[in-house]
Amino acid sequence: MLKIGELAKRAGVSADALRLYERLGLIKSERLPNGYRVYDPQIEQLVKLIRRGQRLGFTLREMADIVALLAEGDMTANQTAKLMREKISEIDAKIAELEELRGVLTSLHAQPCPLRG
Amino acid sequence: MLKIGELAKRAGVSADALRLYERLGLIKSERLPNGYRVYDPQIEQLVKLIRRGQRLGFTLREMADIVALLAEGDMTANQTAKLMREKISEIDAKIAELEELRGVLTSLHAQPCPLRG
DNA sequence: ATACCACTTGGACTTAGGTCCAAGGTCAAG
DNA sequence: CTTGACCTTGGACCTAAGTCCAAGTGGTAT
Repeated sequence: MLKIGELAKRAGVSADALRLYERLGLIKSERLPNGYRVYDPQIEQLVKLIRRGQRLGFTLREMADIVALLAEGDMTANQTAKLMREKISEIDAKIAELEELRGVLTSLHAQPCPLRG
Repeated sequence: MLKIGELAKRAGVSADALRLYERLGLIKSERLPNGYRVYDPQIEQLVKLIRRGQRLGFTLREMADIVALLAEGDMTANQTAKLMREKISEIDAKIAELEELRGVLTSLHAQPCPLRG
């Protein structure tokens, strides 16, 4: 069990950010008798996942959905599986768009420019 | 040459957003004698490119770099080619991260959860 | 006891990327 | 010559995702 400063350091985010993620329901903490937050070391991976999602254009609210899916035990339950498939589709769409964007750039590498001006 | 409302409609953004993009140097306009902005119809594609980039987690400042690359005539010039390669690397990194994220989700589809709790 | 560092809360402030609004100019139609 | 749609600028406001700060508590080292 880590205190907030230690988790912040390991996960590469600020303690303030961790408290914010908690208020938004993305992560949970327990409390020591003195009120200090403590975290399961696994939470580090969860926080890194949240950051990864953010860098890819997902909002914290969207990542909250994904985190909820991961916390759900019963992945085969209808509701859960449906949301899961939706999120995977969103990811696939983003991959496709990135590949398109990549294509736009590479096709111009060493070629005259159509958007000049 | 389109006026701002027409471009906004075609590109699927607000006129306010177009004025903002202009202030940030992402797009340019000419002016009619009465002061109205007018745009080359090609700008529609540029605006759509900007939006695509944003959805994928690039900031407007980052998209400004990419837009500048596209406006550069000489893609083979050393500086330009270097920045271009950098941007393509960034895109590749994002694609890789998305695929990882996708893997995390799919591997849990119909499996017990390691981040339960 | 004193210093010092990590932690708590609440609230103010910041940046990005907008939206909304007021006050006014332009122009075509009736 | 007024009405209506569209344009201009400037400034206020908004949400997301934080950061920063003040005032106070906890725990440890000297």
